[in-house]
Amino acid sequence: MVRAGLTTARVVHAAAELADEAGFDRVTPSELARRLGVQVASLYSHVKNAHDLRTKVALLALDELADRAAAALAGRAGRDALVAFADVYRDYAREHPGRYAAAQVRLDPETAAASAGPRHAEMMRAILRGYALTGPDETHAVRLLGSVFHGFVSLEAQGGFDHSSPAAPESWVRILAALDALLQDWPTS
Amino acid sequence: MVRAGLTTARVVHAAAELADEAGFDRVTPSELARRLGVQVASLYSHVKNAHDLRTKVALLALDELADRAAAALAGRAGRDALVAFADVYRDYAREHPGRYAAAQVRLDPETAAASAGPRHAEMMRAILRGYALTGPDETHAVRLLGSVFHGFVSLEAQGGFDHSSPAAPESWVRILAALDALLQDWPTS
DNA sequence: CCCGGTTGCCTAAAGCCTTTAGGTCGATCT
DNA sequence: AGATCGACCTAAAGGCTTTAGGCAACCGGG
Repeated sequence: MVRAGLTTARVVHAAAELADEAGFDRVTPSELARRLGVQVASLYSHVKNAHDLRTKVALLALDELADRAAAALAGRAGRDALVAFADVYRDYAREHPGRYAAAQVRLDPETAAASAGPRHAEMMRAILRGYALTGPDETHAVRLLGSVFHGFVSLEAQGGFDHSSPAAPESWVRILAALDALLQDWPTS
Repeated sequence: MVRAGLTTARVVHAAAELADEAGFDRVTPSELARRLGVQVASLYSHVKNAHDLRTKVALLALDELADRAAAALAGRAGRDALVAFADVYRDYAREHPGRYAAAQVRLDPETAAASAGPRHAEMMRAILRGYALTGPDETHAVRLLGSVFHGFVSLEAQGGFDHSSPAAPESWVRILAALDALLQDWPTS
């Protein structure tokens, strides 16, 4: 019997590839075992159950996304930082649709707190330091940015912009320009 | 044998309630049959398969949402229309989380075209008539609005705003005010 | 009123998926 | 070399989806 050399990390990575190629909802123990040339039950040494498998893919995706974002932010500020950060999101979702979908699963509070989620929020706050927002306005703006990035990217992934012109990338550029303008001149209550 | 009086409409409606109570991913023929007090196979007279069932729930949700939005828009313009429309989205997602989740499933192109999806886009364009946007800028703005509404609502549903203050509703109000300001003063390229 | 057709709902069964229990054998450390 | 750990296996229970085929309740026409 030749061992396949599985580890939890390898299993999760293979699951992430499966997600990107076949869709996140096809990430199941049986499909994954088939790909790895392994019996289904063997996976249960590395993963608690099907849900745990998907959660681990989600955590992987959040980590990768945060790493990319951190790299993109280095040495940038203001509008440059905003655009670079936003492009990381969009590019990641296009390169890795399954992982991006995984990153949207609802995590239970403790798992979420231990995930890279907080890093994402922290980076958005860092971007806003390039604008003159204070107090709760900063939080509102963080939430607006999160909503726009996530909303646009997931609508685009769903094909929501496919049947109208101009093409999605142009809207993306113009929307980021509009957000930049809005952040520079944020309306006070 | 007493007949249960199933029809496709009743089956789909029960599925929508199941989605709201248990989550959209629990909308399965077996769970639904259990609720309806009916044998699983009986559902297959009204629905092609599990995927078809979920698609029909999605179409129901899109319809309901479009109906509510149309009612909210009647007699309103400008900022009033923007806020009313946005609140319809948010309220619907909070009242009917399962249906709202259903409305996010990717539909194949022909189903999407026959759905209430185009009505939604049309209504957003109508809102923008209260602002001075022309040509492609109107499309960009439609996409921005769609992204913000969908993004905020789904992040909120995911619990993304639970562990920071101020509370989500306050951000919602401020974000809508910011969008209104942005639309009044949309940056030209 | 009853009789035939339609169809709503059933039982049965095949085939897949998830999960657990328990065993074997390869790798590693002493 | 022997003991131990753990990676992977086989076996089996139980749930889900889907199809095939049957009965009986409703509906319109005689």
